[in-house]
Amino acid sequence: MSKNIWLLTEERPKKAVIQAILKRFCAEFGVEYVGDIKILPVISPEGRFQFRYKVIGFEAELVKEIFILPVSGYSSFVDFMLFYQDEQPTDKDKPLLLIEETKTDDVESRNTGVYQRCSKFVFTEFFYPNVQKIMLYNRQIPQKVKPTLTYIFGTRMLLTLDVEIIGKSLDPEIFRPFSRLDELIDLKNSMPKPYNGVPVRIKKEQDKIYISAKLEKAGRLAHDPNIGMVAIMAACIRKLGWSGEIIITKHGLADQSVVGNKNKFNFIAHEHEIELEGITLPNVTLPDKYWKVEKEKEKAGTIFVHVICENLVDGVSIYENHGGSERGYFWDHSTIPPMYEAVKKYTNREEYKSGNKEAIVYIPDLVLLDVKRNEIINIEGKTYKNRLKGVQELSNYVYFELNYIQHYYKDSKLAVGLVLAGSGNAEVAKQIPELILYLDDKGNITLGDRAPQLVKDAVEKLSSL
DNA sequence: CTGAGTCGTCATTTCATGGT
DNA sequence: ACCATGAAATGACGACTCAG
Repeated sequence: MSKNIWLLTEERPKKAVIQAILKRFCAEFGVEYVGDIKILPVISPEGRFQFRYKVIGFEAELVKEIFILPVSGYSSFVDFMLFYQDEQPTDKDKPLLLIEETKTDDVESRNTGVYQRCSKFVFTEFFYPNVQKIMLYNRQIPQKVKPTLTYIFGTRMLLTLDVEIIGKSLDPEIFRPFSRLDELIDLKNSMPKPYNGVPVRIKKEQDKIYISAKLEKAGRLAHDPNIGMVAIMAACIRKLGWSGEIIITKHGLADQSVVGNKNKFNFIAHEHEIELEGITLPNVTLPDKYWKVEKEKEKAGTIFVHVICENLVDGVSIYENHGGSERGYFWDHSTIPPMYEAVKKYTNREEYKSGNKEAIVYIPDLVLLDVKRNEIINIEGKTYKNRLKGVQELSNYVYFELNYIQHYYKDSKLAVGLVLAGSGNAEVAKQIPELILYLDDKGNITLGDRAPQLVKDAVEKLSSL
């Protein structure tokens, strides 16, 4: 047996994470994982990017080729879906693995470390029932030795839904699925009450279960950790056989108007029949599709540049922020091993808090180091549509350049420019003096006249792939 | 086309206070 | 004084949607 692997993701394909997933895939078939990998774009004979990447360097009889397919979800989307089949997946196909990744450990945050991502697994179950689900802890720090009750409770709920935990070692005596509803209720209710906030408590009556949990954030139904927590509690309660009512109390939501319509919680509440005390939830139906192939978003461009510069030429990423939510580190590669520093959010925190929104640190989307030429390339990513906004933003990075780039790379040259993506006119894009590269929705690649040599070299090499 | 509001994402930091 | 812990607050930012 030998098929292709397709990895669908909204994120930049990171080598370490891809390797962890391939390792897990191998375990599924009892095979040893071997190989150091490279990630390359797939280019047509006419030189167009095919909106998929190819992983090379992985040798196993099970696998013909490994492709990474950039996608976007219509609502709550897991970090990776793995399909094991020859044809490019469509929404009719069923994945082999669903993978959610996090860096947060128990010691950094109790609730966001375990609850915040739970809604993903509950949500995907509606689209892909009984597919193997995986929580991948991609920790940067050592695992906390003694787990907190919050972590134990959350993880046992994940195990109850057959989610597999990798990247952490778990004592099987403590971390086991709940087998009875009362076991789950008793554990939560036995936890010490917090010194502030709404204590989460479960009260079971004849045909009603009440869960107290705050769901309001900034006046709306948007309290992420608790949305995840309530979602998985309800899913577990249903799985353990409860068919009575589940009612959320002390949620802090004023009235229906703040509940919204297409909120992911509404879908979950609808499927698992969760009620909010004093509020009638909208009657929603799930989106009919879970994902689509992505060719238009701004990160299509920056990810493409990132991948080709790291895998085809001597480029190294020293800062990345594709999409804006992940933790941003600035890397100093002049030391061995390289050191990183978390980039500050404000030039002056007090000033920002007291209303001066200028006191923020403007950050670029991607910063590359051309090792051979000792040149830094500071990149802002934008859609073609927003290209002019992008040009304006290039002048915002003075603080970042001064305090990070030039601080750590004193003797390096600095280039600044724009990477565009999405449908548009290549001739118009080429007129922009700051243009480094433009990747349109057909996969055409246009280099800016003043693009740094690193990017030019990388594009040059594409023709030989 | 523009701008305001909504939504999803994810990590970091803070709060309040009992225990050591 | 400091640590641990359940829970909340903060906040950046792109993608959408919708009114005007």
